Amino acid sequence: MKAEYKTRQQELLTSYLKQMQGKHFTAEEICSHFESKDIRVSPATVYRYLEKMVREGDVLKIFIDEHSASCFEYVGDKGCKEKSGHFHLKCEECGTLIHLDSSELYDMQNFLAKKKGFKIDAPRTVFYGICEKCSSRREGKDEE
Amino acid sequence: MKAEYKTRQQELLTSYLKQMQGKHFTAEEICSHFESKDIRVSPATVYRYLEKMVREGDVLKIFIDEHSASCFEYVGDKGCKEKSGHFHLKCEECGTLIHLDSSELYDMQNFLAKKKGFKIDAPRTVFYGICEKCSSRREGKDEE
DNA sequence: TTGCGTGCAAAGGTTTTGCATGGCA
DNA sequence: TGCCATGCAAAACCTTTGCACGCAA
Repeated sequence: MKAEYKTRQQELLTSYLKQMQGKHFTAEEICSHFESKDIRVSPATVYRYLEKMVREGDVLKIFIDEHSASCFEYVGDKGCKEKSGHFHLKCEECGTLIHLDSSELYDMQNFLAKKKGFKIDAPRTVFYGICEKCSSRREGKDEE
Repeated sequence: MKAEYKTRQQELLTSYLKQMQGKHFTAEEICSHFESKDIRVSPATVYRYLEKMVREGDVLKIFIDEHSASCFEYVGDKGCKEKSGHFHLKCEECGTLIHLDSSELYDMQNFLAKKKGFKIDAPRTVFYGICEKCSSRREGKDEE
């Protein structure tokens, strides 16, 4: 539909995305992935490509914090796109990024939409907090 | 209680924070504020001071996105601290940062805590989306 | 004098941009 | 030939850090 022709880099990047479906990755991780296979793909190219994909809605960009590189996620495949409304939970302790199906938060989204007139961009939104594992680990020790 | 003695810079910064209660500000805004009064306070000092305040829980640090400097918010005063559990809504169109009292989202927090074991750090969490004003402005035009 | 907060400047890391090159139509 | 993607390198931005100075006890 959109792209009839693809350059070598775009093919490489696209196949990488597909194989990373449902996972998170950074721009730098893409570069090293190819570097380890002796293929040079410059950061500029990666960022330019990702920017385009984000614009077209095939890739989500997730901003973590000011010390980490942004995470990306491929949601371009059919069936995957409907699922792309999920939220992310980020554990501030262990750093894990957890998927959260947004259907479970419909009430909240409706509340914000109806009462506050605010339409949430779910995948952009990251909930910070402490995950279950780290919680229980903390309870084991004394809290500080 | 904690600090008996304060340096000139710390007094300046503290009084700035108090007068900015309930508002958001960046480190750079603090610097320019003083610069406009011909008082030099270096970014390093501001960041070091804010970092301390964040550590002590008197200031919230809010990560906006990768293109904006972090926002800070003073919540150190009594009565203010209990309110500090609020969330933030960030409009991706006009950039406004909106306060949202967390009591309205207790259900969601409980849901996440009980079903997912995830304890949200509310003030760290920013909901991205489109605010009411920008929504209606959009509906006026055709959407694109 | 000692200790600590400060300013300055440089470094750090991610992301963007300018420019010249090269491939494909 | 002409267009567009690419690589390289430099820039941009926010934030942190090293170092030397100066003020207060």
